[in-house]
Amino acid sequence: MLNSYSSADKVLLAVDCIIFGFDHEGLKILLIKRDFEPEKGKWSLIGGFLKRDEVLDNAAIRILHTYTGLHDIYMEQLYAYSEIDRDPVERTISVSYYALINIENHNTELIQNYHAQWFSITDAPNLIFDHNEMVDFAIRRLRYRTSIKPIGFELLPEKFTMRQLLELYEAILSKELDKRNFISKINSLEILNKLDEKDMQSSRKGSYLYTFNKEKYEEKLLNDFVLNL
Amino acid sequence: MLNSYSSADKVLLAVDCIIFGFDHEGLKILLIKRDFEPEKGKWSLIGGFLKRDEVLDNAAIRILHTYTGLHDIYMEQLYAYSEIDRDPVERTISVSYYALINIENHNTELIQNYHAQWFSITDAPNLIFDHNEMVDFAIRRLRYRTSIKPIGFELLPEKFTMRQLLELYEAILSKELDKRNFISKINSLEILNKLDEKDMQSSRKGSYLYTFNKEKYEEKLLNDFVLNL
DNA sequence: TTTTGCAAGTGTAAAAACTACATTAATAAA
DNA sequence: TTTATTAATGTAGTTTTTACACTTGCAAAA
Repeated sequence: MLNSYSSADKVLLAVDCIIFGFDHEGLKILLIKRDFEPEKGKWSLIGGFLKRDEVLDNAAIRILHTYTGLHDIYMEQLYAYSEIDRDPVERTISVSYYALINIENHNTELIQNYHAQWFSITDAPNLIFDHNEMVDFAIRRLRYRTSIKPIGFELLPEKFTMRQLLELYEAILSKELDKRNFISKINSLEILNKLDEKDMQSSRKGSYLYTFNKEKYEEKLLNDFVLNL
Repeated sequence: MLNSYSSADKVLLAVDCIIFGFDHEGLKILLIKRDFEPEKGKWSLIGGFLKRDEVLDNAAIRILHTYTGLHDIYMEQLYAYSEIDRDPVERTISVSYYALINIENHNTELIQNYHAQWFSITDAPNLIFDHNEMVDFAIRRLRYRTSIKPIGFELLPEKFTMRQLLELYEAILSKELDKRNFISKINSLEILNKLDEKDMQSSRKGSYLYTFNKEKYEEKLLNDFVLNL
């Protein structure tokens, strides 16, 4: 019966996290070599089970923290996966989340202990269960997000060059962008502070470093816009 | 432990459906007067519990069918709600879905038996639990969907006038649209068949009836576009 | 100290998209 | 046949977007 709580079936509820990072090589995801059955030794998203007294958002935060040591990370719920046999051991529904993290900030020791590893999104291994599908979904969502909210604060080091920002957008959208048009579009958002300092790694002339203007960035996060790149 | 299935907590998993319909009065949702405790007699979304051998999509389809008699309806998963006490009886996570239906097609008797009723989205009663939040989310998603996929096939009668289509978009986006610009933008999608037939209800001149070109409509459903109305 | 090489930085003109808007057309009812 | 009512239709002005190439500043090498 629809109105009967007592006769309804209970299920395991899991959370799986697609953790995005960005470095000079491009956009990456953090994967883990699974150390228990089933599928022991295969690559997988990091995940865990929801606890009785925990909301999904907090489960995702807890799991991320367990594997990376990070707090206060941007996460967003994506989708609930419920195929009957998606997990062969027991009926498990999994809710996916994605996180954006600065690849330099996480606890390296911790991720080594868990046999976790960063993989380029263009070059990631096959994953267990329906995790490939989850990653595809997350990439699509990340692309969409990029067109309505600013991005980068979570993924770039504090100081970065225009080129780095450009390359981040190119990696996410997986297409080349015109440098001049990109710069003027980004500038029109008014979320960047141009520093006097230059980064001299990349060229002899050196390129100006920028930081995000946190206040304006967060204001823009609240109010969606349309950004055609 | 993260890797232990046996010690993980199981929970009830519910599905709640935001069922959208459209008629001459505007955009509506189908609500039900709850006939069991808790919150008996209050208005609620249509919902039910996931069964052990059922995927979420099918649970949503089953629930929609139970209350409306309809099959083959466009539905889309939205979001998982997991606040600890969202359902006071027992820990229940609910996954929301939305459906688009032609308001004239459902089984009227059936919805009467269930004390279900259509409410204008601008004028709906307060709902139990977190169902108001679910409805808000669904409306936002419907608006977004409208900007990247064609809409109307699911919500309008087979033959409809341009004005009806315009009013549907206005109701969804909750803003006035310029008639001429709207028509040329819609026509540029090339998803409509203009019939020779006219609808004479609305005026002395009569207005042409259209149908959706199902093939092209479905082709557009697969490949997103950007439609600025 | 001069020259060389390298990526950074910068502006504009043409094309496309979008907006605002008012008159004529077709028909039924009086 | 006149009147009343809503449907149908096109364009000019503005804004946005796109495509594109040369100069600058610096460090390293000659």
